[in-house]
Amino acid sequence: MVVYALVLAAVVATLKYVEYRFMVKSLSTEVYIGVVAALFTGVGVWMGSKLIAAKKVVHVLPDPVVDDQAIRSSGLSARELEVLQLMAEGLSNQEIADKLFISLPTVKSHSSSLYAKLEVKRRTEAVHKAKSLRVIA
Amino acid sequence: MVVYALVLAAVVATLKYVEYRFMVKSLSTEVYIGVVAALFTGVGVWMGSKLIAAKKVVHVLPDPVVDDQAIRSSGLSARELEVLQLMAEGLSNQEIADKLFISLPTVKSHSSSLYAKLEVKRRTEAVHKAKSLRVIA
DNA sequence: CCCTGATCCATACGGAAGGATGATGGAATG
DNA sequence: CATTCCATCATCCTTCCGTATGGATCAGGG
Repeated sequence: MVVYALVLAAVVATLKYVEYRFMVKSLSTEVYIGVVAALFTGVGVWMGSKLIAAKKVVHVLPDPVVDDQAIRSSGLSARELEVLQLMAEGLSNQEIADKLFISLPTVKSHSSSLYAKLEVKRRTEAVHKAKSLRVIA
Repeated sequence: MVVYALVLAAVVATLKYVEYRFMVKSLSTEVYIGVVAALFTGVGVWMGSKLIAAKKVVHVLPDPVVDDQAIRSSGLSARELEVLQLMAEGLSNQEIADKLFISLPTVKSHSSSLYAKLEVKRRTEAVHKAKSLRVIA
């Protein structure tokens, strides 16, 4: 905003200068308006690109990524989330147990509770829903 | 562009009208310029948002899609691909059988052969690999 | 005409997955 | 201090999954 004010002031000053130098050459008011309009349309496009670009990036980036808010609102615990991610990578319960250094029953326990929280009955279903909710990548 | 020209013409006309009505009230040239500048800055922002938005969309879309070449080189048959896609959506073998109007053993037959072609042993693994190969969305 | 691959189906078996239930210890919260 | 939640493990039981094996039909290519 400060920058915009400065730019506007500078442009106005420049126009005044131009006005004094070329007014004698009978620049009509219509042409004058046209110049100002074209100029500030350009300024507007430039500003818009700057402002909107910043917003666009925010909306574009979270496309194939996880959504922290979705994770929190899912109610899944940290451990359940770990199990879920390994499930999504195609690991069996036993492989998950080995990788996390816990027993197979514990993996089943985690998986059962995460199924309940995601309201699904199968692991493939859980993975699919978790991805659609952006809980996992 | 045509629209822009029309809008500009309309605005200029309006300004001329306003000018004739309020010029007598000693509107300074600086204020006049300011109004025109602010107005067309707005027009510029609007134009910019329209134009840039269109370009952004084009660059965002081609991200999480299937690769036809990958499908062909995977060696999967059309039926196997159908089963695979339904697997990825979290359906059970029985649900897949119902949806495709075939028997459960047939679904198992297809799944077994697609496991072999993808060189995996579990459905979650198959889904994961197929997605990484862009065989399915 | 035979062979191959795709699609379809069946039976049977072992193993993995999922559900039910219960138990323990730790950490956090009120 | 009691309660609650998380994480851990266990056992029993049921269902689902994956594999093996075998067979049927049909289309297309050699």
